[in-house]
Amino acid sequence: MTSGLRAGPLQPRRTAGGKLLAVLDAFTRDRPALTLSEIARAVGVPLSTAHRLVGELCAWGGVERDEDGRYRVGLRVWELGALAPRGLGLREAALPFMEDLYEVTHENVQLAVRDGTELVFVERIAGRSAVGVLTRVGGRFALPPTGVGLVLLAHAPLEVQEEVLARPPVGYTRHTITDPGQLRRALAEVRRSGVAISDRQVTGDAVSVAAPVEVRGTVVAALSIVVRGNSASAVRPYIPGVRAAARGIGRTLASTS
Amino acid sequence: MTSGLRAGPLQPRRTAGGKLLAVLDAFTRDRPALTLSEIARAVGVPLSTAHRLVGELCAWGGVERDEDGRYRVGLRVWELGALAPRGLGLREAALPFMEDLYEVTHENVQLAVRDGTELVFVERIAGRSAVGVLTRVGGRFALPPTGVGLVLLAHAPLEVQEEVLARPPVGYTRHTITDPGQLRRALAEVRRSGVAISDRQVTGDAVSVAAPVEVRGTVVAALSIVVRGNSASAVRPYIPGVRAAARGIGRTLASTS
DNA sequence: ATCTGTCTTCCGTCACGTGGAAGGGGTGTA
DNA sequence: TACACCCCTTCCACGTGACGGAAGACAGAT
Repeated sequence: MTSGLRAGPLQPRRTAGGKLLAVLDAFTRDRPALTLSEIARAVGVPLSTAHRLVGELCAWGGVERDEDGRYRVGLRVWELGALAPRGLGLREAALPFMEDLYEVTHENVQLAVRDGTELVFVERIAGRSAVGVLTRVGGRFALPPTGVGLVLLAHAPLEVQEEVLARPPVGYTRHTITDPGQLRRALAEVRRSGVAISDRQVTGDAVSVAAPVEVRGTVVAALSIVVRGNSASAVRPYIPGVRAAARGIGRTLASTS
Repeated sequence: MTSGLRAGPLQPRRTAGGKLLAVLDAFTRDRPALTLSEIARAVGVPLSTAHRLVGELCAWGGVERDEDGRYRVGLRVWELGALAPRGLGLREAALPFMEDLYEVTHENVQLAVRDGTELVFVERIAGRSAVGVLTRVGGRFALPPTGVGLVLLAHAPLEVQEEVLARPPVGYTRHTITDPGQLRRALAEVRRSGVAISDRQVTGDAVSVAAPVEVRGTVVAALSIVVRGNSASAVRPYIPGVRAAARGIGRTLASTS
């Protein structure tokens, strides 16, 4: 109601609703295999209920039983996930460009999208000599400290930006920007220059540069290179390359959707 | 009850149960974007019901709305799918080996798992000069005619084999094996030799060779190379390579699980 | 033998999902 | 302007099917 009419309703219902979905939520990167009791505890329902819920998901293919009798996310979910335009579709469009970039730089190349006030890594090519990375494909992370996150946040709807700015960012290192005003200026600079540089904001020895992937004027993802270093100059040579690759991905997406 | 006691119950419930899952099932590779009315029609519920169901999934992240107002599979599903051991986990373990294989051969390299009486392609590296392939990552296909399918079927539980053999296989080309007896012999040969060769059984100009990926004695996936050709001899030089790569994947999986 | 942890099945109750009906927009045809 | 036909959205009384307590089976540990 605020301004645009493009966003239809159909988001209000914030109740979890189906407990089936809550069961799926019980599986996380840290706990990808659960027993029935663990699921029941995580979801907060009696065992008998969990038993039926898991039974349904099992029959559907959403969860599977491994050889130890524990439950894991099933192939059906992966298969459905492959239909997500921001998942596999994006990955397939981006991979060739990411490989080219890796070929030239032999550094970590990352692709991420925004989900709410967080980011999700969709693909990564990790150089063995490159700096160690914290997250994995499919993993989530905070927006502000990362290069990809700065790009995604800078081009996010204002309400999302305000929501992130309202909460004080976590300080991972002494270089992490935690002051809202400073972060606001950094975002403006990202919009102006078209790239974001994160200088040791996540780990003390890594710098990254990120560029937006645009489709018809909308930023749908961000591409970055992460290198070992202790100043923004470490990534400066890579700026044109990252920018060009991000543009290439955007063009590919625009032509295939 | 037939023989083993390892497989617990918890599969009987064959009713779809939650309609939420039916909504997700409405999305397919052919129709990855649907309007609310299309979903309602596909699921077989009135619009108002579909509206609520989609609303729940939307709030959860299972479906998203694209700029045209149509619904698509959401990032949350992709993210969950990344936890599926037979999805992304398998892919990550296999990709280096597949890349090596591609480096040497520059032919199509495919990785697939069995789901019931079908196979699902988990990853593919497609050579541009290579033969055109029908399916995509995340796609399903019948077991019998493909190389990967023969491997997966040959090592599947007997009941699955019988189920497949009971139905007459579709004849894609005049080389497709459709006689149950002949297929039975082919499967025995696959078990004996450790590889499967599919000679023009899917398309008239392609031959493939596949090898099983084993983890602790269980076949969890199959790896294959598809080349243009008109006889089994076209793939014979690749047999050792495919076999070695498949073994390597299995070893990697065994050490990381 | 007992206890503590798994998982499985059954069944009576009542919350909650269901879907009919009504309303609001947009676009195309007369 | 009026009508027709799509889309989508909201509301609410009804009755079905999900819920979870209780009881039992099984395995391993003390």
